[in-house]
Amino acid sequence: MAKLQKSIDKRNALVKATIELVNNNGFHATPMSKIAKMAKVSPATIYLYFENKQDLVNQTYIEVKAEYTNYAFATYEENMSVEDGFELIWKRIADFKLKECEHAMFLAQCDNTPMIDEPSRIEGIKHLQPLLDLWQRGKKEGLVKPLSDFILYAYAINPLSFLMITQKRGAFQLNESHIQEAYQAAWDSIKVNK
Amino acid sequence: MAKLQKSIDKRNALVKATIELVNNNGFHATPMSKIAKMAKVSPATIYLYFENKQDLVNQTYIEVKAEYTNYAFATYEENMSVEDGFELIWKRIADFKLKECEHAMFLAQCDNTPMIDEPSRIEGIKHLQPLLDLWQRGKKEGLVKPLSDFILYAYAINPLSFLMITQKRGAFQLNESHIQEAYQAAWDSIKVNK
DNA sequence: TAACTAAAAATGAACGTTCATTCTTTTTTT
DNA sequence: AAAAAAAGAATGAACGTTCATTTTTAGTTA
Repeated sequence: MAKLQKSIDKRNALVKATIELVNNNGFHATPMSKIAKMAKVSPATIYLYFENKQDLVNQTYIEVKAEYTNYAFATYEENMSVEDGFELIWKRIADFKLKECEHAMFLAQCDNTPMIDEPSRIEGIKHLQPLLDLWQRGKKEGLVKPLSDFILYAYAINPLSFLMITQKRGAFQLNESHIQEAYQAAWDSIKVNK
Repeated sequence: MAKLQKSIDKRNALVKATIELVNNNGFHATPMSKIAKMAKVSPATIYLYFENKQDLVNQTYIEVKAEYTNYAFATYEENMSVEDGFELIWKRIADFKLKECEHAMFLAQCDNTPMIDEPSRIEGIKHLQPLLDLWQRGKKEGLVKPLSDFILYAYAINPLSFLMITQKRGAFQLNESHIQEAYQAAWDSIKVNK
């Protein structure tokens, strides 16, 4: 195993603990001491890896966001048809939100509170470009409604966050056929009606 | 002006200050002392109206949620057609989220964090029944897809929260034609394709 | 109406706790 | 043996909450 100056394992453990504790207790009830304890590290050690608590949360956000978009676009290729490309990306995102539920929950919490500072938020948005390009192509081909990317995202992608959260809270159980139904609803909402 | 034992004005000022401060700074950066200051009240006075900070936030959540659903259904009548009823409710909700943006933002934050305890969350859901009944009717009439209420809500209603938040963050400007487009996307996502 | 009074409401200051962060020392690495 | 990394204990500030006191209210008496 390669050795960096500071242990990457320790950093990862800190990020992991942050996600878990913030998910379960919220930012306001997640003291540095608990993060340190869960990561099996002294509180002082956190400050070797991160400037302060805000920096720890910002960096965690950016990393999880990057992981999310990497997963979403991992198997996508630009020469796919708009419909195939969208279905592929959509299902990868659904997959991520269900399998990496903890990480997706963390993102949802960050995206809906003033927990993250503005620069980190902007940094996190950048990585969605392939999806926006795909929609651009879809609009040109007359397959996708000529709407702003925000509206397309709101209807095609964001509903998955709501479903993930209600599922996590135990309100109902998502299964494979729900995923297919949700995909159909997503596509119906943004596709041009012939 | 009628006089209650304890001043209802003071209570309202506290609730209002809570919404404003939690919206701008998050729960974790909203100390009771600031809430008291903004409401022009002593910190000790808060505890005459609320048990503690958690109780203050819970009660605020329930009140805002009730205000939201009251507004949503205020002009709805059960003898309306499914399509008309849905459009009416949808547009009332859109209206609320844009006009009472602060209140809607507060709800979004509560709904996406562990800020609120479970009983208050359940209390908040109750009031949506008229919409669920409408969908039930729509399914019977073959107008609305036979999907779970959670999925219908995720696609028909929840996207408005995303749009509201991005608009509030200044990412883009929502206008009347966006609202119409969004309504169409909402209906397209849940209506049965003939 | 005016004075009085007991209870309720409101307050500013204080309390004990917890927090993020730093300091000093020890351990590990090279 | 020097430098880097990690640790536990310490620190000062900030927090939620309570305490002791003052102010306001509402009812009663004159």
